[in-house]
Amino acid sequence: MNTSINKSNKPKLTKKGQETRTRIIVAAAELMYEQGVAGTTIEDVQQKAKVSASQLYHYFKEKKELVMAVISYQSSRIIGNHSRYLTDLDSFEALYAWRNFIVDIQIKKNCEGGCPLGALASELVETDTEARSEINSSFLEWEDSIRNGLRFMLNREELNSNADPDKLALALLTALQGGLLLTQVRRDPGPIITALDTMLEHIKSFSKDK
Amino acid sequence: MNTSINKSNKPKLTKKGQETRTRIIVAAAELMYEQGVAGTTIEDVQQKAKVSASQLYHYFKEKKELVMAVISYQSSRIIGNHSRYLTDLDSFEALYAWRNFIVDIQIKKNCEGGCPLGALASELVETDTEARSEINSSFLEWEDSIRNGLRFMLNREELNSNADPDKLALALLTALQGGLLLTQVRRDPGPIITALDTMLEHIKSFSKDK
DNA sequence: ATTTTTTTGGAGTGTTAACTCCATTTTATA
DNA sequence: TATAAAATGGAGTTAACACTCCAAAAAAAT
Repeated sequence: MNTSINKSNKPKLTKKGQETRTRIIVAAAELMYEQGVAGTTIEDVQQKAKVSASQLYHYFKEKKELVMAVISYQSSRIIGNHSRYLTDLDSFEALYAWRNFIVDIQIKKNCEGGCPLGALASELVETDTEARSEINSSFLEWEDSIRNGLRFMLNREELNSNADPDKLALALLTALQGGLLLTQVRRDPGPIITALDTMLEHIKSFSKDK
Repeated sequence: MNTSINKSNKPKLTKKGQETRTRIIVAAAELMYEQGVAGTTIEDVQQKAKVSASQLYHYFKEKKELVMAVISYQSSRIIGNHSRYLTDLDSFEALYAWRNFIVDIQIKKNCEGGCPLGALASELVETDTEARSEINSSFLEWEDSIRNGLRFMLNREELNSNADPDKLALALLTALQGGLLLTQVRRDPGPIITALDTMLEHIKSFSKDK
């Protein structure tokens, strides 16, 4: 006899409330990206977002809930940015444009920070089941986006039928993650460049006209 | 006028002292692997290593120093284990034996934990310069070990002269790191298998007899 | 055997960080 | 305009954690 149809029992947010909530998430995301989740205190977030403790706990019942919001924020940012390059990949040039997008970000950031999702993944995967599950979904979505791009190339016969978009998409994503980690540790774009270029070269071996 | 020739002003350790110190490092390494560095308290380490607070601070002046010891412990463990497979790679079979070694560990561990060095890297890289530097050196050594293996194959003419051991070694290491991260997040050996196999297939394209 | 050095026990300290509480102001709704 | 709901300020609480201190036991050096 649940009279409440609403699944969530969250209080409604006013426009102002939404803005404050978003401000908190963005501040938390930046800080956690720079210092890690454990290295970011609620007080840090308060200061950066210019909110009081009661505000923060009004919108998020505990730190873990804020972390979950940060995960979904970072996920949608990444998926959004990358899908601009990955949707309807119509040529190898388009694939290389995606590569350049990734590499350029690293260079612009002096190779600091790594992948926002990868960093969260590594820190939380073994200690927070819920976080792992969310991050896993995000990676799957990301992989899917790459796979669809490759499938598009295959359908356009840029790639021959020996190319397996499932395997190649997953391999590309792993190369990307590993490349970003090494680039971050080395403070040199070399690893992400080599990782992506090697995979792209491999994909090129499935060119139709070869 | 420094009369002390010794670079380090560490007190000498007796055999018993060495054992205790090692016990602390091993306990800390396991805990930090399972729960992260920030997630591991000094008290956790004390209990696992069965030592008192004064013992721990007798051997390590602060937590950071213990972390550095853990980094070098994990590095030498990994380099040691992998070099058994990577030294004098005399065939593709040997390369696949290395692949199997990596994959089997993940399967045995139910895909939990990821890479001990990668996990430390990701957690510490942006907040601890000294740690980043150490971890970077370890990755370089690891990469070197892979490169030497590939060079050996090249010298034996298993690979043709189009193969670039520098690039391939780095690409392999990134694939390994990314593969382990995704495998850890997904709790499925798929990603590490696909990552390594795709890279190995690419390397095979440089076979002499092809 | 005696002195010095190393190792160990364990209680104690100061700080930090997550989270609470309640009053007040602002905004939505009837 | 009156009433309810949401948003905010900020001091306060509690627990955990890194680290200290001093005395005592064990081992090494002379």
